Amino acid sequence: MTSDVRGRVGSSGASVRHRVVSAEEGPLQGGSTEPVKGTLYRKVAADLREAIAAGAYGSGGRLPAEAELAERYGVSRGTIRQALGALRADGLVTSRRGTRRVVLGTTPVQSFAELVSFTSWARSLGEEPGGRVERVERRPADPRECEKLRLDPGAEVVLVLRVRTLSGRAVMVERSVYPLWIGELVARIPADAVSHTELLQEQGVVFADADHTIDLTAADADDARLLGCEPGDALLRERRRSTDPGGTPVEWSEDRYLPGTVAFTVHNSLATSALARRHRRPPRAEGA
Amino acid sequence: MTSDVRGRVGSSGASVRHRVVSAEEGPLQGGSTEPVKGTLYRKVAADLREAIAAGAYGSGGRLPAEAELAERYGVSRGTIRQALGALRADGLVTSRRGTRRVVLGTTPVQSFAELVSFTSWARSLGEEPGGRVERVERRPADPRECEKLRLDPGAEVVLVLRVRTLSGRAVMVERSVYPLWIGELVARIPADAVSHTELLQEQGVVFADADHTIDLTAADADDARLLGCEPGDALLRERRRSTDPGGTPVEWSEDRYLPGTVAFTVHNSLATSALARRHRRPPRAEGA
DNA sequence: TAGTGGTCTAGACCACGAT
DNA sequence: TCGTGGTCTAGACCACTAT
Repeated sequence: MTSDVRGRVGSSGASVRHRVVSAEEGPLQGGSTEPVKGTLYRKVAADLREAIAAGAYGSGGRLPAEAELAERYGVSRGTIRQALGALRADGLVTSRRGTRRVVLGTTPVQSFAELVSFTSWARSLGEEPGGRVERVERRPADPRECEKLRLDPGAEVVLVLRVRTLSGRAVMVERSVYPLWIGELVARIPADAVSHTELLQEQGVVFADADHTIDLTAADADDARLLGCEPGDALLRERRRSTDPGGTPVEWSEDRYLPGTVAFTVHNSLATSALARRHRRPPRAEGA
Repeated sequence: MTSDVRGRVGSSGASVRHRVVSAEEGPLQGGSTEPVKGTLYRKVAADLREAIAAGAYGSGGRLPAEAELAERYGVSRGTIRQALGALRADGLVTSRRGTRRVVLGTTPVQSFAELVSFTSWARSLGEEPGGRVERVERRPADPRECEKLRLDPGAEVVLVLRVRTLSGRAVMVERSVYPLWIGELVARIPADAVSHTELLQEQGVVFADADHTIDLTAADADDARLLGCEPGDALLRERRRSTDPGGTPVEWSEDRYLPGTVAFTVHNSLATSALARRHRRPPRAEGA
């Protein structure tokens, strides 16, 4: 019961996709795409992802046992488990005691960068990203900004308001607030630069974690003018706080999308639940 | 069932919250709340979560080194790393080589159940969940439903349309589609039952993984009538496909929320990126 | 009962950050 | 340089699923 592999891909067979990536072999890696960075388990994970995407196990099919994978790749079971853990977090496979892992879907997963940076997201779609800075302000942070950026009351921030375009079409208005030490870098960025995030990263600012809140809001005068809709129209809103690897907040942004241009997708499971549904108290205002 | 953890945390101080949970000590566990299920690393994780929520390390503060935690709890470093991995996935702490972990936030994390079940979510908020079944249909699945539920073309499904209320206020319209084997269970549920999900779980249906897509849509006639808004008004939409531990789809649901009643939050990081932003092609209709 | 993934241990070495 | 987390190994035992 070794080689089962249900959807055999090509005559070469699925087993070919499984390479031994031992240290002696050097930077070898499997597949026709980019070499994968350093660690063993990442290489294994990349190879498995590729095999799954190629349909080697079918949708709903079962993966080989951990022990078998360990032998195939010539690594320990622990390393295989690390690789499979990554696939599970991406929602590609299930896992439960007693049974082999099952392929859940073949959806390619976006990188973290594609989430934090509009530009790299657009590029990954083959769209031409664009942006126009509408306003830059330096001013004292309001209380919410202080909390989000973990600043002392009265500290100053830099606010940047931009329209973002996809192949020329305005789809989003972005209001980003930066702490001063980042804001000063941002202020030096040319007005016609496409990606602020990428330029910041070139200057050593690392985005490592982000919290996103997604809901709906009404367009204000700026939004309406920049997106070509009416004030009061509903927009899909994403508010995002990003931090660097040390946990220091580097950006607090509110992005408002024209309806129909974007959707957010999340995978979660019993083991990993990073998504939450948040209640918002009814306005419960006066008598209206 | 229970759940969580938050609540008061005595004045006993942080060091006390770290308990040795060695095997000899039996089912002991730390904290003033519910005992945590079986495994060691879950107990350790629960204890650390509690300590963080109590502010034992402050927001932005640093956790003890892995080696020290291992000694305190009397477990191996691997087990500590498993526990810390869970906290990292929840967005509670960062981690990077060379430095101790940093506390990112103290936001309590929702369980998976609170995401898949409106009822258990509402209860966790202290709100009174309610629902009224508006329509139940058994009919052939359309192509999209076949794909989502992984059914053969022409297979039948059960559709349930319900209004969901929070303390009496209608906030959401839910359209759930079930494969027949589940739908038959659903059809036997009394019309006034509050939670379909919980009843299904009592009958052995396990929800283990879910994919969520969040965007914006316009209210149709049903929505408008049930939510008390106008047709065409914007609603926050969540579409969700849930699967059981074997990877078999058990539910495909579309939930439409009145604006201002709910927001979705997600945490992701360089290591774990379960959130994605999805493009929707412009209608690119006729000549407009 | 046999096979599978889940948990846990004990140790090793390395890459990185702070000092 | 030293402490820290990241990776990897080799083995053990257990809980669960399928047969």
